[in-house]
Amino acid sequence: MLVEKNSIIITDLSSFDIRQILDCGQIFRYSKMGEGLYRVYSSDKTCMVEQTSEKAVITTDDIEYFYNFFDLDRDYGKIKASLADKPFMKEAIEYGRGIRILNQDKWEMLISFIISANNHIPRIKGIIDRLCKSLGKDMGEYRAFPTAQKMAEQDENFYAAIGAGYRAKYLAETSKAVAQGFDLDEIANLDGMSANKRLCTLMGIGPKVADCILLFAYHRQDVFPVDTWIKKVYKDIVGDGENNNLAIRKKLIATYGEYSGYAQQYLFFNKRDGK
DNA sequence: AACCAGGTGGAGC
DNA sequence: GCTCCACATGGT
Repeated sequence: MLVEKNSIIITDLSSFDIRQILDCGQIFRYSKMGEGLYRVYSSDKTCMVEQTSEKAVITTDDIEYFYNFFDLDRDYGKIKASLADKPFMKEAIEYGRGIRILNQDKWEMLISFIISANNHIPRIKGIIDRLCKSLGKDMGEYRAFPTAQKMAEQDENFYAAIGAGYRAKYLAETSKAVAQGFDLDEIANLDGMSANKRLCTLMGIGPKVADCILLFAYHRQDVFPVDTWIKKVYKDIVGDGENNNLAIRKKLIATYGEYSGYAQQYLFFNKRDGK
């Protein structure tokens, strides 16, 4: 890996595939500009990523931010080796070998995953895009993700108008709570259970959405977001009649251990993108 | 054209 | 503490 003033060049591609990283359901703000060429947005920042069979090049004004964003200090080889002998993992890791779990903005993940509930990924992207276009700071070539203060100024009707459906109320309420002082940074100091519970006090956030936020913004690894896709996987792997999400979560964490968060992402991608 | 989606809130027990 | 159901919308 080579870090320059305005670019990062990655030559070991054994755990870096930009298509997989972006399409594995953890991020909603990016666009494909060409073959192996993507523009990515996070908070009020942006970068370009171009990947060929030989290298991936990240180009941006904020190297420090995107170095951390793409989780470039972490040894994914070690994680994959540790998970390899667990049920269903060999196939899933092989399919999603280039996945990395991004370090995303807390507020952006909070709002994005409220929108994600009972919703299709293509439509989630559309709602978030309209949200940024209407409330995000004008950065010239693009719009930033709107701040909590800006979002708190809008009422439920506004969010309904951009297509949020019945989640409109959740967005209005939770934006107000955060703008009025609900501390997202403090969550990082709590243990897993407490952090999940704390997030669940916000309207529109339940156990699954909380797990997604903890995984994608706080990089908590001892979580296991259970959605419809993971339930399908669970049926394939275990096949007992279990239908309770929290019970499934508990069993899956017991199975996959300290790297549950990564395991979940490989399994999700393999199920949803693979077949 | 139905079905379904990275589920949650709320009512009722 | 559980289970059951309504919920807005539009992509496939």
